[in-house]
Amino acid sequence: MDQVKLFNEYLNQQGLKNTSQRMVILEAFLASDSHLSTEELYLQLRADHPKIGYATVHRTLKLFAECGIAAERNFGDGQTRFEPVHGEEHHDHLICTKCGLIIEFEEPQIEKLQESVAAAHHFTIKNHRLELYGLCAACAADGQ
Amino acid sequence: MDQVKLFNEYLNQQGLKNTSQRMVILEAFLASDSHLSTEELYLQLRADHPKIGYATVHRTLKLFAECGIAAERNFGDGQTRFEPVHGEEHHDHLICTKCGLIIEFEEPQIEKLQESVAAAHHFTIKNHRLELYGLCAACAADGQ
DNA sequence: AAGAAATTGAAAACGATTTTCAGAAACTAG
DNA sequence: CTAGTTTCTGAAAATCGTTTTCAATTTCTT
Repeated sequence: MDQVKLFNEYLNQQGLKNTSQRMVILEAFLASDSHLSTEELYLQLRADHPKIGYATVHRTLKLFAECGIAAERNFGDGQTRFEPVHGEEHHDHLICTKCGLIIEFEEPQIEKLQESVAAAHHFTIKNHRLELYGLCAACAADGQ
Repeated sequence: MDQVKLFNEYLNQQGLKNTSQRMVILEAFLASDSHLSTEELYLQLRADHPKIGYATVHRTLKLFAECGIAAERNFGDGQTRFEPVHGEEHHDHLICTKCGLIIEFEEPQIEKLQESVAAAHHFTIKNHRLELYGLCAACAADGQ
């Protein structure tokens, strides 16, 4: 896992310490389905590591976001979600409002158009979010 | 104001009552700059209507959203914002992360591409959000 | 192995939002 | 137009997710 190395480097760089909790949380985070909330990861971890507290999970996820191995997302359900960042590629999301399914996609043409919109308004884009909400194939088929 | 009529119809339809507070809040909401949070609208109203409580403002904004004359927005600053919905046209936002400036834009080509992405994943889009975060011209010019 | 510094977990604090509740106002119906 | 029913209001309290506090513990020097 390259992410583990990255995280350890970040810890050193910042004068932070490498603790067993942080390693456990990092591994669980990388291994898990993405788009986890603090709550979800905390509950998942509790099975094997009942001693790890909610605050530690939360602080560690924030650390991941800080050092760039996680991205914070907010899909409007009132919870902040975190997903592992693997490479450089940006992606956006399709979200099923019925079953909660989240699909990631990339569409370079949309990114290009965003740049031209920004340019027209003399804006410099630092980042963006694009989320498409609706029904996935299964839910659309299923009554409604 | 057509919005006023719409709102009154909605109230009747739902067996809700038309109160003076609701009318005052609706007028202030429609007249104001858009993208107001509950807090902001509440403070603004307090000047002329010191008796109107925060809870009432909040409940009324939710009502607006319910009946379609307002849209809820969340730009990641931890506050829910509401903007008047005037017609059918959808728009997206450019947000300056330095000064908070919000610019609205429309880009039909992006919408089209979204549809094709959704189709590729057998998704039915109900709505979407696209937000471009960065620096406006003034803030970009201004040091950083 | 000892000391300085950072981390942990539990609980408390926080900020935004939502709910509660008793009194007030709005809409029936008579 | 008045009584009765229902909804609404405002203040305060409750809630929810998130963040901070603090004493005890652990990590990482040296």
